Amino acid sequence: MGDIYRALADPTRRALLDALAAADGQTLFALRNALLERGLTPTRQAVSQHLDVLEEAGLVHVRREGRYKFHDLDTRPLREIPRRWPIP
Amino acid sequence: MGDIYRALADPTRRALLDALAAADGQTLFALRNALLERGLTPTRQAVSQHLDVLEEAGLVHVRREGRYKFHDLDTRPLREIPRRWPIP
DNA sequence: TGGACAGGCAAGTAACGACTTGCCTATGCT
DNA sequence: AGCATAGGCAAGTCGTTACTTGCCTGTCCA
Repeated sequence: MGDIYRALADPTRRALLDALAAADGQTLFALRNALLERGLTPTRQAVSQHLDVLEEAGLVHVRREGRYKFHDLDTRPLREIPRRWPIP
Repeated sequence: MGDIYRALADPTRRALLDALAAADGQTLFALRNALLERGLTPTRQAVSQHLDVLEEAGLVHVRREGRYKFHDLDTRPLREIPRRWPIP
């Protein structure tokens, strides 16, 4: 499994997590549009590669249906953070 | 203020936070030794530069006493993470 | 007062990461 | 069947970042 810290390091990936937190189960194109509305201008491939990183980190899960690929947020890997450095 | 996500992205910096979570108020040399015991082999300057990044992110605070510089952990900036992406 | 110890500064290198570009595959609709 | 849509693959570019190297400053103590 990948590295959640590296996954969180990029602002575009954080915006993707934000978009998924607002609406789960979005496709690649829908997510790209969500980023465009937030002022970011990534290409489709850029979004795709970012989603790969998020998936490897276990923060996003993918389910395929026909020609669509839906993305779901999973924040559970983030539990490691407050467990590792307890927050008062 | 800097970026906590970028600060967390590097494994050496995370090891520094681990070392400070285990024992607060360590000097640069003490922290370097702590990393050496964890199998990392950073130079003094590398450690110094990592501490700068952590300080800019607000995760580490510094107090100077004579020729020593003590480093203290502050995990409060990490609160943003579970607030931004709620963890079930 | 001089030397050992703690740390600082700055320039250079090397590798990694984000992003693009071009082309390809697969599914659904008319 | 044919075209548009959703997505995939792979190589290449460019900027950032981690790390080194060399030298310098400041503090403490014998």
